Amino acid sequence: MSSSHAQSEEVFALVDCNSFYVSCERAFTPKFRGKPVVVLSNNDGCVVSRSNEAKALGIKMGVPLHHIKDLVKEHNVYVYSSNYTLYGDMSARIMRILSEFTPELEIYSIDEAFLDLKGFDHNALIAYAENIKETIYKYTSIPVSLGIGPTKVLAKLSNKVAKKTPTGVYSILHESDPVKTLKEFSVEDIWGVGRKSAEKLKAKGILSAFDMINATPSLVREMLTVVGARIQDELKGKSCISLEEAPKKKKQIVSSRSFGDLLTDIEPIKEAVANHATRLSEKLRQEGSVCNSFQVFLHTNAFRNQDVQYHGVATVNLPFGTNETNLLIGYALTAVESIYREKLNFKKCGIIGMEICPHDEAQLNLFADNKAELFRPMIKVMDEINSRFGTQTLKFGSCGVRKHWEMRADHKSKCYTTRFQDLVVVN
DNA sequence: TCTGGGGTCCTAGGACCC
DNA sequence: TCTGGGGTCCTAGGACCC
Repeated sequence: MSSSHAQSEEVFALVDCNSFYVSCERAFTPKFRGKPVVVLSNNDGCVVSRSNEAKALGIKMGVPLHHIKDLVKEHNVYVYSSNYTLYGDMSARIMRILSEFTPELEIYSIDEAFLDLKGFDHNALIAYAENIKETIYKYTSIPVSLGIGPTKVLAKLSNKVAKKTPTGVYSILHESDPVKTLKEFSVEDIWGVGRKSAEKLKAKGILSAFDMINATPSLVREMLTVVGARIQDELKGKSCISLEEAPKKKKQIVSSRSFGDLLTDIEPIKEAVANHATRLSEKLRQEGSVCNSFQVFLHTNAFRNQDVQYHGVATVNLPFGTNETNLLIGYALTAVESIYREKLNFKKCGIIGMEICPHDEAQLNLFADNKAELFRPMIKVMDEINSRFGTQTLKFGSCGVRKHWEMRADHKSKCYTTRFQDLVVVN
């Protein structure tokens, strides 16, 4: 693999969309450009994306909406619920543009991609990066920043500098004084160093990225395991985290959500579980996979000190791999009954599909009647109807109608790019 | 008063086997 | 010089990411 090459030849770029969710909303409501805008998490709980104007007002990442109610009112901050249909489609457009600049592309998250720019003319790299940035803005109205470095960790760090640079591009490879840059970053700014690891490092006097480079390797390894050792090498310019071009096969698929309000009775909880089982089965079918086991969990709100706390988990080993909605709902409802406890205030439930494998490689079970085959044609018809007339047009009765448990989304924008009836009208 | 959802990787410890 | 040792598998929990 790449180990046969000199490590110094590696060049990575990290492309990161600026305030991605906010930028997606603004792309379709230009009147909010230059204004404070925030996007909320699921359930309209807390702030997950902020425009620069919102940041300037002191609105912090992750703050609950009601904490900033006065600020929102006073400064006319525009508030959106999350619209993942819109963000997912905008993301796909950006990734498609990037893939025209280089096929060696790793889609790292909804708003980030690593590019392998090894072999590009060193002197032309910065101009190339600026061209990428301008092209994306021209076609999508989404502003991005590019950070360039000899390793992914350093490209990530460079991107943080790029975010504060007028051109939106920065390369530590082209920096005349990289030590100065490295000293400006605290250890928790490093990709892969979280709160806990930062505490341990700081206790040993390792405060900046530069300090971490110069720390004793055995000490770093002892404190942060092999993960930390790898990060230290990457900081030194030795590439050990490679580009993952093919998306990895999912090992587990989760569908979970907090309830809009606390729940105590089992009936609405069972409805929520049935909906999660439905969602899991849909995700499995999209991947062409089945799961051979799953877990159902149900827990109380850990933030409520006055409540009795409980975290129930039930694991179900299926007699055969399946992605059939009705079968998964059936097993999931039995499982939730086994972990339900009376008189508690429940906050969240969910289902985790495990032992996932492609549908055509599913293990057959000699001793169990494989009922999955029987239901396949019915499920196929349901998928077709739901795809044509909208999700949830056809669903199982156990999923309920009134949805006492459903999350809040009071400020959602339209699906401008994926629904004909939501297309923007030009006067 | 309320604080999201969906993932991966690593380690430690127990069970079990030969 | 020696108290059995070495290996796998599974699970729970921690940490981190966006």
